[in-house]
Amino acid sequence: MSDNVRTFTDEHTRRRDRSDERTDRPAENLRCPECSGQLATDTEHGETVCRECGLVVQEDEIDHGPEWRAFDSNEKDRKSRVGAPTTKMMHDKGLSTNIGWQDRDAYGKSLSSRQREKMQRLRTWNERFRTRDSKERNLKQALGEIDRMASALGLPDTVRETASVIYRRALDDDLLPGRSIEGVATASLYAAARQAGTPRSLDELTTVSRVEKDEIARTYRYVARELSLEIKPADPEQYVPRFASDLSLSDEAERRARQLLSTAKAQGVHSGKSPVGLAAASIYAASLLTNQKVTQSRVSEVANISEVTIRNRYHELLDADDAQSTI
DNA sequence: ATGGTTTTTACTGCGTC
DNA sequence: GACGCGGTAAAAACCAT
Repeated sequence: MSDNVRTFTDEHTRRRDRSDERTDRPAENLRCPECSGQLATDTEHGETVCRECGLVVQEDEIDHGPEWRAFDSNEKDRKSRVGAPTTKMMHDKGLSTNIGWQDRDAYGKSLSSRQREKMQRLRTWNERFRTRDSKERNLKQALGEIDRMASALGLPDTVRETASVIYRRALDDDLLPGRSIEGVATASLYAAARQAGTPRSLDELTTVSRVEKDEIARTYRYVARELSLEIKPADPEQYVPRFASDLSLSDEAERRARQLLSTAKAQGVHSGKSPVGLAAASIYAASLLTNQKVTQSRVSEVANISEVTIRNRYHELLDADDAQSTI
């Protein structure tokens, strides 16, 4: 605060040579404390100076203006470096031209048939250029698929972005030949979801993908190895929030489920067991412990795990919990 | 391909509402 | 009697070798 408003009372009495040509802008309603001359803001140096006596009234302001100058709007367009944000979710990062499908001009009036023909030709060529080579077309299709699957699984945009990046890398490293676009796209999404800590099981991926589970798993292993993606084995706790909300359980139950899982982990009961199964069992156990009982069959539905597995796991979880508390 | 482990399927018995 | 649950045996799936 005080740094920034060292103005009138401060000791600093730096003055500037008045003949010094500056890019001054008159500062509204401000007068020099010494000579009452008009003050001006120098956006280049970030100073406020008096036009009469050259007293530097304030310095180190933040310059909010662009660092270039433009003399007409044409030049402004050329020099300006801002524009629409880019996104990796579109194959051309959202930078290409799109020609609207409606045969209307900028005022909304419909075009003459001659104009319509012309626009149609433009559209055709624009489309051809946009998806020029096979890689671009490949990418376009894959990203569309990723987008579709991600929304079907309710995955956030960040995951889609990650999946897109992974797919791009796979494409750049020539991992595609011999593998289907669909398969690699699905594998990328699977990897991205796990990386983001919001994993979806292979079964869930299978329901929205056009490829078989085996292929997804195979492709995923291959891609993960080739790109050396660092993905830890899925943590059961990551499934807990989703299951809990699907069953509309309280936060209390969710916490309890987490706690059960962590004590189980501490005792090493979990190794080798399927993470989804453990998560499902912890949810079921927590629902009992917090008097919000849900049936095993309901849990097995939302978790896609057999009731038998839930039974087996939740006994182990409770045993582990007992052992922990009696120590 | 193989063997060991985990999960699933199918079925049965028990208690409760 | 339908439902939820526990348990079992055998089949299937999975994983590392």
